[in-house]
Amino acid sequence: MKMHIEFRHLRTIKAIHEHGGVARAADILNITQSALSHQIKSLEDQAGVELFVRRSKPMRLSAAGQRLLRAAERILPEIEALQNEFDGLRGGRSGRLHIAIECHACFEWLFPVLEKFRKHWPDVDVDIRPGLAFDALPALQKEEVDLVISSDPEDIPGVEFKHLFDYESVFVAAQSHPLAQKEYITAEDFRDQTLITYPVERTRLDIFSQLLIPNKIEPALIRQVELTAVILLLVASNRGVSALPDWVIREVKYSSDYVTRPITPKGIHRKLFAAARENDLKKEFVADLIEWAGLEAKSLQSY
Amino acid sequence: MKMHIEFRHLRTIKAIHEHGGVARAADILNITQSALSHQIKSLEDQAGVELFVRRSKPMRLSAAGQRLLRAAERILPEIEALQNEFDGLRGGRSGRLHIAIECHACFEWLFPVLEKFRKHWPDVDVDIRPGLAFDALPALQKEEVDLVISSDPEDIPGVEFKHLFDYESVFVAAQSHPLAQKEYITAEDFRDQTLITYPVERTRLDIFSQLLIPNKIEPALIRQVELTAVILLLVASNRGVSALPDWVIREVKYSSDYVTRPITPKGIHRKLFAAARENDLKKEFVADLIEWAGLEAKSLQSY
DNA sequence: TTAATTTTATGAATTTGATTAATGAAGATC
DNA sequence: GATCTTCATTAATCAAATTCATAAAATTAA
Repeated sequence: MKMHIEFRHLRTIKAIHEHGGVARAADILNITQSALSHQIKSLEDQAGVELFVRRSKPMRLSAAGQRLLRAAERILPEIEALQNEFDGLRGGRSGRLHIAIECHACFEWLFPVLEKFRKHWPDVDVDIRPGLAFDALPALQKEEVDLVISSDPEDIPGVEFKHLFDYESVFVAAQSHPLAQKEYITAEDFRDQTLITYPVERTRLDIFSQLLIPNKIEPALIRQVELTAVILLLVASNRGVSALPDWVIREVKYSSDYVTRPITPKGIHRKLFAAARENDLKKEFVADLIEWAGLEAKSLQSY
Repeated sequence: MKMHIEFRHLRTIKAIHEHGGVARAADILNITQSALSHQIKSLEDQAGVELFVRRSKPMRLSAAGQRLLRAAERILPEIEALQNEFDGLRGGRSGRLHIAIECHACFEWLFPVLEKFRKHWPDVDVDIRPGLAFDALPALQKEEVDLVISSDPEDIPGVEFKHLFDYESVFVAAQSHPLAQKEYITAEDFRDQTLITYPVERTRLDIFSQLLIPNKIEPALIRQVELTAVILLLVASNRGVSALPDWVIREVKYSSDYVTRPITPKGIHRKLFAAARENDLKKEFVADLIEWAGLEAKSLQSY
């Protein structure tokens, strides 16, 4: 014979204990005294143990009953929290917003945005999942993530791409670097250079996807570095050159240590999008994040 | 509209996730696929949120569903543990054994017994509650406590007193103490002495209840000390005399630092009992503890 | 592509089991 | 001892979870 506990039982035990007696508990729970009596009896039958001491009249918890009470006091708050969370979810106050970013440099403007977001939407579970390991868009469809930052919009049913902002991929080198003399940089210029990039697949880097791969040029050496600040450090000390989005460049643009040049005469101009499920786009907090992302990036670019 | 979650729902969510799909989950849970479908629908209606993504066929958890799953994985083990504990309780393998001791010196033989007990009955929740603050026997009736160690059996319905062992309350003093010359000690002898006792009510000390109170004698000074070892230390350095049960003085009995003497020509002889509810006496672990308590004390006395 | 198979949804019938109402018994309280 | 509480019990009622039968949608195989 197996014991079949339900939340109702836990609530009953708790109420009887707190209000001292079945009758009062019944009042509180908006239920008949008889119902509680039945409930207890069935529980005791199943457990094979007396849950209450009936020697004196307002009946008290037995040892076994006290054990049950302790369990109730651990478990009940859990579902209560759960229910609150779902209430918030329905009210659009809480939710999940796991973001996959395909572009590594996006951390730069995303972090400040998330700071602001967390303050305004404390009940939303935000997280960044560096989209290195998996294909972000299928994950978006499967609801494994909720927002994808990407430069390459695709036509996927149920998924919408919102334009965030335009940017330019810019060449950076030290002031003293030979290429600093040129008005603009071409694919050929990279052939004998050390190129410093983020440690991600080539196809995710504009300099490769937009220039070097189409022109079938291979740099002399590629050095992969995680942090933007470190990339800039290496560039300044002439250990290589790099190509970075303009919102990253802002801090070095007017520094005499660096020169920045367009790549190709026209420059590499690209757009950044936020992809989300159509359903989620109705949610206020998702709209907020997208709006703030656009603003933050533009403000970084406007130096 | 309020959400009404039950354990059943949590189990369903967990099963669907683990076995990938409603159909398999239904098999596992020994329930119809239809039942699960209805269950989910009702949950989703109440929550006002889709718990699953139905774009592809073996359906997967949505963001909200994953939140529910996490809750399930925290809550379900709790009741499972609870049910196991109640199984053990019915099987007599687990239970609670909170012991109230009225006699302070009983720690001496109780600790080693509890050590042994914990090894044999790992699932029983044993505890000692120093019975200083409350009346132990009413607490026993109310199931606030499960075993009472006492020298004074009373006739209480539903409570049985099991004889543990006999002991003698013995006078202890330093070898050099004047009273060491006497064959036996009388009430009068305490009139000008410093008496060292445990820090409990007088009525709980044999020397008072059996000798000093009946003879209306007050010692010159009473000094209260918690630890038996400290009492003996003070006695040895002639800072006072004491009266202790024989199982405590075993270690000093043959030491040349101390003398031990009977109190009154016949000595103060008492019995110790374990009081428990009649119901609990049927339990094997309770019987074991009582048996071992008797053996341990007798072995301490047999030096 | 069609056909076959698997997977989920739905509506109505059924069964389960929780709740109630009415009443009785056993303490507690005055 | 009379009265007031508190809890247990029975049978009747009511709600809700499950089942059965079947349809719809998607996946896989042919």
